[in-house]
Amino acid sequence: MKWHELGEMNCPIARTLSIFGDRWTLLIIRNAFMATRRFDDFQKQLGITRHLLTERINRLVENKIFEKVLYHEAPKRYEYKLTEKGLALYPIIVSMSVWGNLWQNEDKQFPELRYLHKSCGNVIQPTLSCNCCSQKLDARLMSPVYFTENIS
Amino acid sequence: MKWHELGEMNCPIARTLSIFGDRWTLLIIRNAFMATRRFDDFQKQLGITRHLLTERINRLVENKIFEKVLYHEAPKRYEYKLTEKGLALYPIIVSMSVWGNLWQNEDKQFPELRYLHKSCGNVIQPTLSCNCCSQKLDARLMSPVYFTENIS
DNA sequence: AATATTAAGTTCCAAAAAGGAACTTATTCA
DNA sequence: TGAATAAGTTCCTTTTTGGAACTTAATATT
Repeated sequence: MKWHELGEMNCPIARTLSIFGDRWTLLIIRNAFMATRRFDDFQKQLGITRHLLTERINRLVENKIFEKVLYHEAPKRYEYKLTEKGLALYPIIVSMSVWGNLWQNEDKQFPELRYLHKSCGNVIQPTLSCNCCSQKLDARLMSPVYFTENIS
Repeated sequence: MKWHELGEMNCPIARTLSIFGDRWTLLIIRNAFMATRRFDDFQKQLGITRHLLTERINRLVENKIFEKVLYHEAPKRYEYKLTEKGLALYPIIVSMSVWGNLWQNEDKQFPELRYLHKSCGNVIQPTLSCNCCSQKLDARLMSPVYFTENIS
């Protein structure tokens, strides 16, 4: 399988990785969730090379994850805002955060990242749950099934 | 920031990406969740080149995401099983799946992936929720805060 | 009025990573 | 005896990434 074919696979995980399966893209998104909007700010915060950042941002705009918004005429300057599609990446970012926090900090050498949930006021553990019975999801109790609308 | 430094950052998302921020690693994990265990099976299913697969599997073993289990003596043959740490990646995999299913299928050209939850018997939407109040999490209502145990 | 700074890229070249195909090694199967 | 299997390894080419300097059109500073 060649890399550019990933985006055309039936598997939705493969299609997601066709955009985010690289070193930088999810870190750019992470910073966008922390309110970063502009080219130079992304560049300084991440330390990514400028032409890679250009390429990545363009890809995110093409994929409608970033919206390019003009904020200054002459010279034209744009900022990059997460679209609804981009905001929908939040569970991926948070799941990575929760995992890294729990499993990539064996010697407790890093500060722990906690999440305060403003709606209920508590420090919580973001959890992937069933929207029907609210139980925490367990791989062994899940059956992924492809569903095709037009079965002839 | 250089790539190998990612694993040493305070940010748990960066530490997670230091393992999974590439083309193949999460696809290998996906297949492991679908019960693939052996080198040649991963290779055939994914179409990854053999030496990249070698390198990726070794990294997953080093990081204790895969456990290397001898299943045949002379010649020694091993299979690779997800550890508890590896199984804990399920929310990341599922979040990517849910997102790709919803947002990377604009023309409905791909089959929809649905999840049957065996515990409650329903086709469900895996959702990132608060473990305290069970509400679906929204980025705007979350405050990430670093917590350091020993504040002098 | 001349100079420096800012913002968002672009260009060029070197270094690292990935891709492709064939080869290896020790069995076991037909 | 010859072919197949499983799990890699080797060699070489192509692609991607990294690093630093350059560009352009304002705007701010001395």
